[in-house]
Amino acid sequence: MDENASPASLKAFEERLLEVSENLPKRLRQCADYVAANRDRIAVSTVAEMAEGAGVQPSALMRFCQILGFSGFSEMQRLFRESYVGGWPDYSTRLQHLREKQEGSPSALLGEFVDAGRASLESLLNTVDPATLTEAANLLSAANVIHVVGLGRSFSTATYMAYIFEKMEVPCVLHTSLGKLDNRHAIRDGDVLLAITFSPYSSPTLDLVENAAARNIPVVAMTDSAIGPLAKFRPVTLLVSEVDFGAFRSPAATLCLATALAVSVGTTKPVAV
Amino acid sequence: MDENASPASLKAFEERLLEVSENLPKRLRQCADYVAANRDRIAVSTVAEMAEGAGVQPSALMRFCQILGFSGFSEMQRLFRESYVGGWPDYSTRLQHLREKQEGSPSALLGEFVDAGRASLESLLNTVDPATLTEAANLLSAANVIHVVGLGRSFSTATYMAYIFEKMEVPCVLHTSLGKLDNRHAIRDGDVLLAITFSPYSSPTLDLVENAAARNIPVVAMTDSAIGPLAKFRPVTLLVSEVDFGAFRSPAATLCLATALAVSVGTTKPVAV
DNA sequence: AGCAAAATGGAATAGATATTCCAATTCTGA
DNA sequence: TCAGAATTGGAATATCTATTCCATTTTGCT
Repeated sequence: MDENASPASLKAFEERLLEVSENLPKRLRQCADYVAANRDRIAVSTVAEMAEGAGVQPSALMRFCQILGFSGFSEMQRLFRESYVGGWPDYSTRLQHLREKQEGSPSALLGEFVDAGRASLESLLNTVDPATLTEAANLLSAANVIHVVGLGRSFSTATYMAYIFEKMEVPCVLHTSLGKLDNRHAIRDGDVLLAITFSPYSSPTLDLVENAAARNIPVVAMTDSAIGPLAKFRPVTLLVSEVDFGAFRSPAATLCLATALAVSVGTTKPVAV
Repeated sequence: MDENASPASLKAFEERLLEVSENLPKRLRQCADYVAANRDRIAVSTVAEMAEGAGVQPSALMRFCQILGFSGFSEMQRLFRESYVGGWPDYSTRLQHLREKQEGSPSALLGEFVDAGRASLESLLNTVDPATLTEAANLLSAANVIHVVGLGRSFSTATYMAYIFEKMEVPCVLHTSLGKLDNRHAIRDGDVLLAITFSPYSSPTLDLVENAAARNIPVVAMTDSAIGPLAKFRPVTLLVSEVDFGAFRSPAATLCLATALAVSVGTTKPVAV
């Protein structure tokens, strides 16, 4: 391909982007990343908007366009405007499009899960009581060490929370049941147990909660039923109900709650003494 | 509806257009007809272009916009541009404000993450190309064994996919880097590597992909940029973009895509021979 | 460390584009 | 047909956007 010609098609643009993005200085890399992740906005944005999105000066974005081979932003934009097939009327029609593809096709499934996810997120605001959430956050903030346990379906949530806690420098232990070692004695006075479990509830999780409760270790629970097997230990309970599609659920709402809780704890956590 | 207010949604625009188009003089009728038939061009055209298309003077089109209730063409265009990219322009600044104002009560934070999640899910319908998704599903379905790798932030997604695969009896190995053992030789001809990585990309994941690519093992990637460090291996790429809060995101969209993909593979997997 | 080259930020400028205004034209109704 | 109102065309202007330029900072090299 001619190094100096401006890309004449989206495909050419794509290639040039890849080719160019090998080694770029910092700001130009930001441009490349942002542009790559927001190709669909190029057609409808101004340089200033794109530049702000990428976190650079408009002039940097201009230079970037020139590196790609365009005379400037306008020329690049023209490419996208011309190949803009118009189109996305709104969310529900887009979804419908996806669903209309033959039943069971991957994209039809994606449509279903997206829809289920959005519904779950919406109901999350109803099922989670703000006061309880605050209570949970405070309890966890006050803990010496937060012990996170979640197995099976809930393991991914547990690992995500552990990830955020660690990144935010909140002391945290993830109980994984690796090698069936359960480390229950790592939970000390002053610590708090955060248990995540959904039907079917995994017994190692329940055991750990039972043990902790017996020792008066406070427990925060993320679960799907107020009358589940955890209920008798009277934990601070955050209820999540995922709308399921077929036999499977995407844990969108659970992770959203988990993230909000973890970030809350991380931002209110007093600096270690 | 207020006769003088500018339509705030595509739906309102639609209604106003219908309502207004009852009796219009010649030139304005041309505007109405052309606009109605080319709604999708509004976002990416100039007044001059639209006017030429409708066969009228720019000023006529301006008048038409004003009759619809907009202050001018720009305001009408803004409606279309915004509804095209989805309504989350400066979400990250919103979060920043929230943080600065110490208004970060846990439930306020939850609200923000729910919003972000819903927006991310919606944009997922744009960033994931149905054909590519199908290709990925087929590739994975045909694999002898699916090797899943995702570390750091992506680990939770990886574990969730591994969970679903196992439940659906799809042969799968989760690469955890536990003990820094990387088990790359467990990946054999006929297998497929599913790599999940988001900025900042973790190097063990990249290493594994590089190694696999060198051995012509097909790679499916879930990532956030078409020009990320994975790009040079030319994997089948599924793009997901989530808005972040500082370094954190609620991975709602990622998990939704992961679930859809895993379930697709699970349901189309040919019975083992 | 010290120099040269590369990269960057930001303000100044050039260029497009939207918008307004008013004179010219076309309708409407007696 | 004619007066008056509505409509229209097009040029003038205001506003917004892209682009350039250069002083300053950063990077890479010896």
